[in-house]
Amino acid sequence: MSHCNTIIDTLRQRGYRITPQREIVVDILAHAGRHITAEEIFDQMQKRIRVTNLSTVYRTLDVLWEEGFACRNDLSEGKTVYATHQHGPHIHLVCRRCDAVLDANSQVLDAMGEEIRSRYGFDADLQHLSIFGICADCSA
Amino acid sequence: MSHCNTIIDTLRQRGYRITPQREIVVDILAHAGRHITAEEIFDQMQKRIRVTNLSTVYRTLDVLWEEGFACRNDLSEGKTVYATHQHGPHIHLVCRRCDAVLDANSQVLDAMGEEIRSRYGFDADLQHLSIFGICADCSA
DNA sequence: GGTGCAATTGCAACTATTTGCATTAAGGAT
DNA sequence: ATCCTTAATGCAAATAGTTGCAATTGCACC
Repeated sequence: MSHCNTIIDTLRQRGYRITPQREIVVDILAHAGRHITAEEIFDQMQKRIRVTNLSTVYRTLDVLWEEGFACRNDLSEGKTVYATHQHGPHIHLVCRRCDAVLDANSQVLDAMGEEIRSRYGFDADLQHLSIFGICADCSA
Repeated sequence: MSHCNTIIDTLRQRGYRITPQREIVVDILAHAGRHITAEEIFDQMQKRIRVTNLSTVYRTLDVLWEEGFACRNDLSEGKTVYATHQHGPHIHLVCRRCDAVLDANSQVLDAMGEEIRSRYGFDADLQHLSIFGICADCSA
């Protein structure tokens, strides 16, 4: 079963209604394989369904984010980007000066997630963390 | 010397021009002692200066953020909040379900910052990290 | 297969933030 | 103190994202 069927089925089990619009958004997001904006999803969506609306895209992305199927990232480029967790866990190191985005892994992340869980009972989503700072080039 | 004089002087040294508007924004932000929105800063600012503009506030906050004097946080409440680092380092644990924000400290943060610096040469700003997830109440 | 009700949609209006551009003014040189 | 350069401002228009509401439609129940 594909990743997007899993998402759709789980949403249905949780009491959400599955509309064609939602299926299309999930499909586009799950197959994007990269970070994508709401606008891009809307553009692709319009090729598949006659009448639809940007706010439906935003609302669906909200649901996916609340339910833990998508991550949203403000990479400080003026737009928010979204991805499914399929895209793989990593940290975005976003430079405040040049806006460059460096993808990183951190072995410390798991330890931090565990610490947060044990101390605060908070289930942190560390799949796509954005961390701001100054990149090597800019601090040189 | 107060914190906001330090900021102003450093900005001047770095080649920024110090306008009354900038001084006021820095002063309000440095003395807020909490997270504050651009709109709140603008409201307070209007009590001190006749003619001014919201976009000036946004532009000044951008500079302060780029130069490392302020942090910006999207707490997913529809507005972005700002603070100086004076406010003290901590993590915001933001619940995706109920939007509750829990402030936390993490001993693991320093280790992570060090790891990121040594592996990627990236100077991460971990003073005010926002981490999304599900809070203890909502996961119960 | 038909019915009912509440969730979801499309639309339009609204809020938050950014940007282009003409004007103003900071601050280094004189 | 005045001049000059160019960064910063104010304004208005644009862009990103949200929200209220009437119309539509999924889907649970018969």
